[in-house]
Amino acid sequence: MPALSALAALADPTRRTLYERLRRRSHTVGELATRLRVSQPAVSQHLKVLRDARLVTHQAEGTRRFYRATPEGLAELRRYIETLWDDVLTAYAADDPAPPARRRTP
Amino acid sequence: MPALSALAALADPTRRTLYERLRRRSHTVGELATRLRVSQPAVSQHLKVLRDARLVTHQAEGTRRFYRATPEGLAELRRYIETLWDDVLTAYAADDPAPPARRRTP
DNA sequence: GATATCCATAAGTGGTTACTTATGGAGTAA
DNA sequence: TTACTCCATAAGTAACCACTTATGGATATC
Repeated sequence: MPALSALAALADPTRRTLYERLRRRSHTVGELATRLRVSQPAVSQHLKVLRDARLVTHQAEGTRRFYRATPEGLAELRRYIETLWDDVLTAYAADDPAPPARRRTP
Repeated sequence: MPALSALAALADPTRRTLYERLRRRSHTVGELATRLRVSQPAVSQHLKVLRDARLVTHQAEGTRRFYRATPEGLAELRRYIETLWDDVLTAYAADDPAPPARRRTP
């Protein structure tokens, strides 16, 4: 199984909010920090986690850094979920609600 | 946006391992505990989180409880990821690598 | 009955982590 | 240069969480 750091990255509500803001267009760190109820360093730290999970990339322009979502990390997560989904659906379709009546080993 | 407790539930490596074991067929708590390197109470606690996220259900049979994956929680997570994916791809196709040259407000 | 198995919950603990404030480097404008 | 903006990093802290052991209820077996 892949590293799936994207899963842990998106599990945090604040980071998920950040990512959702970045999924359509780019934002600077300052823009993100003023809208969220956390400090600028907190935003920078979250963005680093999102970067490490390859969910976002950034681009410097002067002193500002424009962050935006990138498909890489999300594609990996999407493939993983899809694999699970196929397996679960298949097993569910087989539908063995009564498990094999294994008794405990004496 | 939905609650997405499934995201947090699957973010933990141990819980992910548990879920991956349950995605094809049912297992008792004891079976899971003996294979994983954690105690039985730890497994029970993890299963509760997976249950609350509607990723698994259980079925009592005597003193044993058979756990198995259920599509509900995963379907919700899958829809969420798919929404993100569409948005990211669309924005990425639009491809505005050079952000609008906004200058700082004086 | 007595005893053993299976499991959930309670309670406690160490490690992680999401925050804070403080600080400084890099770039811009006067 | 000086002064200002933007941002990343350092350091510290409080809250959370994934684990542990202890325990007891429910069921099965003797």
